[in-house]
Amino acid sequence: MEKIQTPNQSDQLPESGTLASRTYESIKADIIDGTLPQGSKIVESDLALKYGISRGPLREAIHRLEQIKLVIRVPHAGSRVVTLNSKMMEDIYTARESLEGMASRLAARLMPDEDIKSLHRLLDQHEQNINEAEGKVYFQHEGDIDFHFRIAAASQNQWILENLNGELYQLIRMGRHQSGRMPSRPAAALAQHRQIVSAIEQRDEELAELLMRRHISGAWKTVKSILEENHE
Amino acid sequence: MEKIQTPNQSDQLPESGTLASRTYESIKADIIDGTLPQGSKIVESDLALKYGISRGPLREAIHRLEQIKLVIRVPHAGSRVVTLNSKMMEDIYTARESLEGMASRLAARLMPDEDIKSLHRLLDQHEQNINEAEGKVYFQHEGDIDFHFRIAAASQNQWILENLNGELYQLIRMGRHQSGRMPSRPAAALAQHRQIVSAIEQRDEELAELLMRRHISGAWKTVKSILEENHE
DNA sequence: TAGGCAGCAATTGTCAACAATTGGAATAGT
DNA sequence: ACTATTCCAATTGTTGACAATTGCTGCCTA
Repeated sequence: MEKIQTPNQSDQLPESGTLASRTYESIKADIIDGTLPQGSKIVESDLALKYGISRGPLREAIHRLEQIKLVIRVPHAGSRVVTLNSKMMEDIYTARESLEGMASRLAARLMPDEDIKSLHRLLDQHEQNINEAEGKVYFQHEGDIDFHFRIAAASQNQWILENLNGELYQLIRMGRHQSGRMPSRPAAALAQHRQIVSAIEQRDEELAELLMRRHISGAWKTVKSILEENHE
Repeated sequence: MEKIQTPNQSDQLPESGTLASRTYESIKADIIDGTLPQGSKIVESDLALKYGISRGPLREAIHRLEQIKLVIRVPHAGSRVVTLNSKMMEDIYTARESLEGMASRLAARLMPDEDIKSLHRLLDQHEQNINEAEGKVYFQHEGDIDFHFRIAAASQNQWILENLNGELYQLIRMGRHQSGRMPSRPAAALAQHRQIVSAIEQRDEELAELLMRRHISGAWKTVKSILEENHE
């Protein structure tokens, strides 16, 4: 399978950086893919032993995980992996709708033509993946996040980019991984993506924002129904 | 002067909590009011000595300050107080416009009638303060933030509330404190606030969002012009 | 048996010493 | 005088021991 040019978008767990950084990335990955289950208690000394480091850097890693809301910590009592409930997911999708809508508007204003062309090519690849049906859902989701990431980056708004990429997308990834099934009609999503790019291409800020908000709002409705049927 | 019922909205620096927490609040206050100037280098051992604690909790405090973007840290090199430039402030105001617009929409949907009444009373107090002209600009600004805080809280969206209150408002406070002058025509702002509450009262989500976005967008234009004339 | 109190084990918070890295000062070479 | 290099001091990263807090266990009492 052809490797998609996905430039290490902030997810890296290499041998470089401080111990705290690497451990942070490791634990983050473990939480997102469920190796550390939701709601499980996190004991500093245990994890320190498990990762072969001392409690100092490990504590720093946990604090950072707390900031991106993957971990909940109560002073003197300990920390647990967050448990995603429906309300929290709704909050996240709503915030995302707001921020990505704005990002889309800004992208329509600021994205260079060259990057728009590149976006088109990305969507072409996604279309191939869907048709071949061989791109497993996993890649479809990474592709989806890649698309949204590019819009966020094109906004040239650092705050929005960091919060989407650093926090919201992680929680959404986690939600998808854990709720088992995840492919929410990729063909429909692709069509909407194309609409959005088209609006950006025409520099129609209003429309770009509107379409993105509708797209995400729709995604939430799908996720919500999945959550509900999973829970009954 | 009558004390306004402003319920300790998350700004507390008491004698309670862990050392790291208290130190975090102290340093945060020092940064916001300029005691620690923008761009100044932060040396862990110095600050630890100054606050009479060891480097452990102090490091935790700094990490937390980094997360809310009051401090910039580069591994192995050290940390500095952030320097607010125009681009960063624009990013912040844009993100704020997006999130508070959404919060306003949600408030129109969800805010209890009783709370709306309370909001009216708050604005009445603000009006008094303005007329008496005795409410110094300081209180006007705290009042302004209080208003926006209540809208955010009324959204019942935890993510939006935390990000506005924990991060964006702090940076805006900092910007105001440091740029010296700050009163941006409080009467006009009050009128807009009343419009927004009115839209919320009528449960007009669309209008509530629109007005809030216009309000914040206008505020940014004012701030921007102040920044520009300050810098020349 | 239910409720509360005391003491204890487990866990987090804090500290001070040690290791590793960086940026710059002093030095040498052209 | 200017640039490159080597070394050193200052600073951050990491560690393991110690202190403080929690909440549980088991006993006591009504």
